[in-house]
Amino acid sequence: MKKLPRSFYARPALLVAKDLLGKILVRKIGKTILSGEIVEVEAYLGVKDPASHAYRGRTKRNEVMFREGGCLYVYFTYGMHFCANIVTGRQGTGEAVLIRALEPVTGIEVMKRKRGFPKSAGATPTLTNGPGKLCQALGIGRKENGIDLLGDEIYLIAGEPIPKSSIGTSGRVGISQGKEKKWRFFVKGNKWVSG
DNA sequence: CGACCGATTGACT
DNA sequence: GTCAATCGGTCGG
Repeated sequence: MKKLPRSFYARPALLVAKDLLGKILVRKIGKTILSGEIVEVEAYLGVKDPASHAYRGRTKRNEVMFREGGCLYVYFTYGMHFCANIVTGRQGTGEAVLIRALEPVTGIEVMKRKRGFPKSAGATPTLTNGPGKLCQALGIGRKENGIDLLGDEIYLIAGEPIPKSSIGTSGRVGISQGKEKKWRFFVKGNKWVSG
């Protein structure tokens, strides 16, 4: 399977967000390959969006968001969780798409171990149905901030296309400003989507 | 420098 | 349903 090209990411965040549904996120750790289908995302429109980390301009923390589309922005929040974003658009726009949920495809046993689940546990949605959970399951943390998605550590490949009629829309989760914007997108009926 | 709070989660009433 | 955990960024003094 071929990696998605730079041109896929170098578009407005709202377009990229919808197109990310159904794509496969691949995470390589040595010889171990973990992967999952993206089933839920949220768009953050950079300096124009009060809910975005980029709203107050470029800082040391959000520097990655202002790069060219196609890299990974990982941030630490609530003193214990990481969240992974895919940077989109052209350099300097500060746009990104938050990955909120994955349906595991390969490496489920390793994901369970990283999440601290017993080996006997089934493939329960709580494994990856939230932005902090999927980062823990895929071993994404500070070191992964700024990784280029055209490299070999973390990248995306095409999956089953999601028909437009199966894409649901809603307000974004967990924010206080910009609630009214319907910039969360998810695969309707998929059990791995967060509650 | 100190207070406040967050793109969350999991444990508990 | 409620709430604590836990820490770095941001803002006011």
